[in-house]
Amino acid sequence: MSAEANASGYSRSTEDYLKVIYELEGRGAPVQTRAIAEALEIAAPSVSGMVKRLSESGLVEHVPYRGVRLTGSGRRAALKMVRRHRIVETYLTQKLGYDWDSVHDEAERLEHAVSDELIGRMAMALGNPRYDPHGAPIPTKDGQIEEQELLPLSEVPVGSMAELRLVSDRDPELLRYIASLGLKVGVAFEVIGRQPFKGPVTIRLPGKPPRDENLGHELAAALQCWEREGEVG
Amino acid sequence: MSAEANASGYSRSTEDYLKVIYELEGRGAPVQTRAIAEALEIAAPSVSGMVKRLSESGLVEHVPYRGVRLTGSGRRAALKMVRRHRIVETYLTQKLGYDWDSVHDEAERLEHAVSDELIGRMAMALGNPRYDPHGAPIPTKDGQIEEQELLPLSEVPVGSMAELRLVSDRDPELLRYIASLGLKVGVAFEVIGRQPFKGPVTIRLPGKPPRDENLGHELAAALQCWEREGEVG
DNA sequence: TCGCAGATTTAGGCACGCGTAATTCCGGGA
DNA sequence: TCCCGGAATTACGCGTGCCTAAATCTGCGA
Ligand SMILES: [Mn+2]
Ligand SMILES: [Mn+2]
Ligand SMILES: [Mn+2]
Ligand SMILES: [Mn+2]
Repeated sequence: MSAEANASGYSRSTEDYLKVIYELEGRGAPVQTRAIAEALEIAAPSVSGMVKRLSESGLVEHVPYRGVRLTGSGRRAALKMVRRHRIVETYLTQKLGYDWDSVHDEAERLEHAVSDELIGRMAMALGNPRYDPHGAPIPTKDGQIEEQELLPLSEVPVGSMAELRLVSDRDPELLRYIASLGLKVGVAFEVIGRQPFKGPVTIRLPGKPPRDENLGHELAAALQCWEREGEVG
Repeated sequence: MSAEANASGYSRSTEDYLKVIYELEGRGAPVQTRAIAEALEIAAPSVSGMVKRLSESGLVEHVPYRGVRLTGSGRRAALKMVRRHRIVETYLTQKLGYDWDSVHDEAERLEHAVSDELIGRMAMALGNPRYDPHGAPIPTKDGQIEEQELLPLSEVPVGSMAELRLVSDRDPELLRYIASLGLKVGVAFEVIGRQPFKGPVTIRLPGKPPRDENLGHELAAALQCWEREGEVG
């Protein structure tokens, strides 16, 4: 048989922990045990145990009762996983006809099995894409990742034009729903209203005739947009 | 995160054991512990332990000190893995430019991560191929597999035409070497000589002018061929 | 400043897969 | 039939990663 367990040398669990910690770290704040536990759907004491191993491996720095932060090598490994995940999602969508709501689960498994070689070939076949199907930036081979300045649709000022740039890939139903509205990454629309107290946001989608849609606050908050101030079509 | 560990529901180890047992079973003879241990590069007592678990799961039947045989569900699961492995190898070769000597290791990992859905899409994109890049038949979705009647080149009678049909995918160096000779699955040639006492086999490859090559006995034994009796070109 | 709620860790346990060392079994030759 | 070498199993141990229950810590509000 041969072939290593896991192209990267780390276990699947380790890889998933690093990725989740990276995503929860955001702007460098220490990540709480409980947040990791929730994201991975694992009991908190299991996380404590794993965190100890990760910190003994030098992948995270752990301040007891405070939280963890990725070390340099932890961050590198995490970015590698993020790249794998996003390239796989892009490949499945572009080359194998997957819809954007069904690639995440597949990628969650494949990211641990693909080699650098395969990721390189997929990226090549795709023309080295910069974003995955949900708009998330794909880290380069050497770990550079673009920082995006985005605004949740729920905070885009009424009256301005916005363009959908990024949606979480975690909720297939949400993805299916917004796709059914004709919304996908890159689509521009006008924000024509927003009700107070977490009320719905109304947007006007391009088309003949233009179509208005009301989006609940929670949904609107999940849609990260570029705002194009003043540019009302 | 979500997403099962392993699309099939069995662990990676379990899947590899089943596949190896299937391959060692050949014509239904019980498979010895030692053979499994060697194929998986694992110590024999580890195999004893795993065999016990496999037999408790109803995947193999174990007669102590004698060997194991796959049960119905064990065979079904094994054939599923064989299908996955071979479709992945074919896909990597056809769609991502891999050489036939480098797909095996990649497939050995990916086979555990791909879903039925993905295998279906890969097979579709390939036009439901019947053989993998090494000539091995690909089981159908419902577990049918073609039985081939092949003869090792070392046993093909001198003077007859033969066509290379199947090579083991385990030895990349062997694969590279025979490819360098211009041999690949489907190539026909004439067997023009064979020395006794495990001596070399001489074949005449088509071309202008035809080219003769001497293949060591061990190599010739690894090349499974169709014999086309009497048809000397 | 105290105490409580919630977060975290510790304690103890389990299944999985692997290993080495020791023991047992099995089949064939004398 | 006995013995012996090789095959297989048993005994024991380890790291990983998960769990629940019990202790412990931390920060905040009264
Ligand atoms: Mn994803
Ligand atoms: Mn994953
Ligand atoms: Mn193979
Ligand atoms: Mn495998």
